[in-house]
Amino acid sequence: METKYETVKKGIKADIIAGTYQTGDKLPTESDFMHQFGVSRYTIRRAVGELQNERFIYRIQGGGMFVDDWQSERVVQVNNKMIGVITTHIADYIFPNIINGIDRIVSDNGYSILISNTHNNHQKERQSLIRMLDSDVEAMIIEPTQSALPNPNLDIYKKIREAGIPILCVNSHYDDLDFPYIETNDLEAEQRLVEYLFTQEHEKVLGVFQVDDSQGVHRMNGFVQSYLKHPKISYLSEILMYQSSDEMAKIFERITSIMSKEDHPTAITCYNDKLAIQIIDVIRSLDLRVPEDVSVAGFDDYQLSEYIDPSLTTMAHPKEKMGIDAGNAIIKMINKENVSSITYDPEMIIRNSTKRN
Amino acid sequence: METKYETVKKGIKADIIAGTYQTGDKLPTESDFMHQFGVSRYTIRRAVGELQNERFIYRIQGGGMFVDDWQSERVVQVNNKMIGVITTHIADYIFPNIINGIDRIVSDNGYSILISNTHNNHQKERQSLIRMLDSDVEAMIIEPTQSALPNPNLDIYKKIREAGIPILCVNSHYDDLDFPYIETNDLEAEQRLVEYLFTQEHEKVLGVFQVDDSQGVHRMNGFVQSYLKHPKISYLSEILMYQSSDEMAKIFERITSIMSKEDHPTAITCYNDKLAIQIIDVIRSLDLRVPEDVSVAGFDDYQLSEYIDPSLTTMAHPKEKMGIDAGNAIIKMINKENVSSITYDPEMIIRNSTKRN
DNA sequence: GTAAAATATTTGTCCGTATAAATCAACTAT
DNA sequence: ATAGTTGATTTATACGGACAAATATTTTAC
Repeated sequence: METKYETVKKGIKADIIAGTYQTGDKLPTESDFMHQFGVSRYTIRRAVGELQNERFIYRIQGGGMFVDDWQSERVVQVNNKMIGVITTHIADYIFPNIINGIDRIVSDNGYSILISNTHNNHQKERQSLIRMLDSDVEAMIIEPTQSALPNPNLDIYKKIREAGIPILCVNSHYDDLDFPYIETNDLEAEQRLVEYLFTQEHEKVLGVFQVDDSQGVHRMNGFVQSYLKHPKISYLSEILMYQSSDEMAKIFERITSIMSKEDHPTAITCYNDKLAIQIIDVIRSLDLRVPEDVSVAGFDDYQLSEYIDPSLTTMAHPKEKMGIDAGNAIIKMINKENVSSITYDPEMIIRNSTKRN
Repeated sequence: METKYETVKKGIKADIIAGTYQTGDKLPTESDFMHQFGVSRYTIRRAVGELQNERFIYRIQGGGMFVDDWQSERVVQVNNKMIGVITTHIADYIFPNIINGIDRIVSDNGYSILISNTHNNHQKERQSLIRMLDSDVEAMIIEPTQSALPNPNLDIYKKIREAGIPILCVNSHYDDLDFPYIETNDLEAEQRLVEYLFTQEHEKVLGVFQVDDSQGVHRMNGFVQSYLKHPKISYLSEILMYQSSDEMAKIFERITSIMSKEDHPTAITCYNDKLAIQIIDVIRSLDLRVPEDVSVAGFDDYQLSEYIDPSLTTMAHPKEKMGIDAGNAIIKMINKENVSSITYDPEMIIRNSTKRN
């Protein structure tokens, strides 16, 4: 059996929704309702009190009860279709292009992007994840933070999964979480790049890699494996690792000392194009010419890399295409369709920074 | 005077927050509270009823009243604090740095960034604004779209203002809306840059400007006014305007034809560094040297501009600082504090691309 | 000792009444 | 005509009491 105040509440609510009482209309007084429903004042007050909490009516002491603007309120609740995007560094380099690609797709599907930045820090990743959960996003696209290390936020990821919020990883993926991902085959690509340098008769190659994300680690592993395939020269390889938190000036000092030696490497393969451009500047300050004395290769095909002098040899990262694919995939995931992971094989773009003749 | 039920409510709430009653603890019964506060059962029930609505306690008929998990619930309610950021092109150039600066500040204040992209198109700006309104953002930071043209979305801006949502403009501002803004003094900066070129004994300077945003228009106006101050050589000036929708290849063709003439300009001042880097490449393809034959100046001090060869002369755009200032300003605006607009005077950075000797 | 039954406790629903505070409408004095 | 006053209307707060329904505790029966 239904309670009396519930009956009264339903009755009044139905009249509001049906339009009997229109938005802004004055409702009957409490004593009117008392007679109409044949209940005490307490019961009426309890019913209208709850209707007030639900924003169907508002009351003015001495003035009366009025129908609230309940329809527009409803719209607000429905229309917050958001997709969370968590990056390591929003501003860095190729990620703006990826975001741009994501935005093109999801905004066409009526979604907005809620963005957050981890600065490659697990603690900040945790905050970002919690905030996204609280903001009620419908799905998330995540660039893993320090994906080379074990992740301490598995509990949050578990909660997200339990909440039924689909997650897609881009640029990298977490080994202990089976989210679909979109990334490039960095290991194999770096191998091809180093093999190409070998064909250019470079034997002593310096590899410089940022190793706190898995892309950097994969690229470094590719570098190592290329040398392992040529055991006769593998002792000539040289590797320089750094973390994103390191001061770049110190990295450049170490490069300076390596390149100042009599038998310095004849080629450098860099973590990415941005680093390559900076390293070319360092090399020139040592009165060495690029590519005549030292070849330099980058990675990612940064947008200005073909215009600078010398134009950069690099591996083409899909960037915006990756964003578009990620956008399409996340829309599919929201619609409960199956998606499979994508791995791009970057195309090698040979330009002037590795010419040798 | 405070009502009795409010006193009771406050008293119980304070004990919960202070930890006198811990999460999960059983609270005293209604009759206990009646004696404790010396009020009727109605008053107690009204107080605990509201505490239940606020998720501080839950009640079990016949069982008793218990302290709810109010701490975690609180986080949920508070934490959908969002600030909307509307840009023309998310990925372009300096805007990622600005977003990064904004993010640093607002995320420290517990806000997330809801981002949207207008592609410099008024129709898309309209969609973005409506979506931000529906998503219930607390404030907006907006990079004006086609700020050189009259804005057709004034009705939406009016609605936003009526909703009490503060708006801050960055990079530019709308003349017919009196929102506070943070921008650079592009006109004066371009003037200083051109004046510097004049002191380097350039008389025939080509200016290349993207004119569908007001920054480009201001820079062009600065270029024009510099020449107006030197009427004797003003006939030597040459201007090339383009829109962001134009194909760059055609722009470069026009530059090629201008620079292929016998008496071509001896200096080019470009809309921004990115364009400058591309134009340097075009010039070199004409067998002209930079800076020996042609000086080239950029604008914005893009992060790689000091590393390329020749390093670029440019005007230093505050970028990330602009984002940080914008973040601080919008937090102030949310707190109803007054903020005043900021105009930066970019510092001229003279590098090798304009050396002449 | 355990299960069922009886009893007590505690919250939920509902009524009637009283007073306070705010609003509204009619009246009055200027 | 208008400003101020008065009284009626209406919602807000508050008390006390009664019974229902769910839960907790004690007693009883085996």
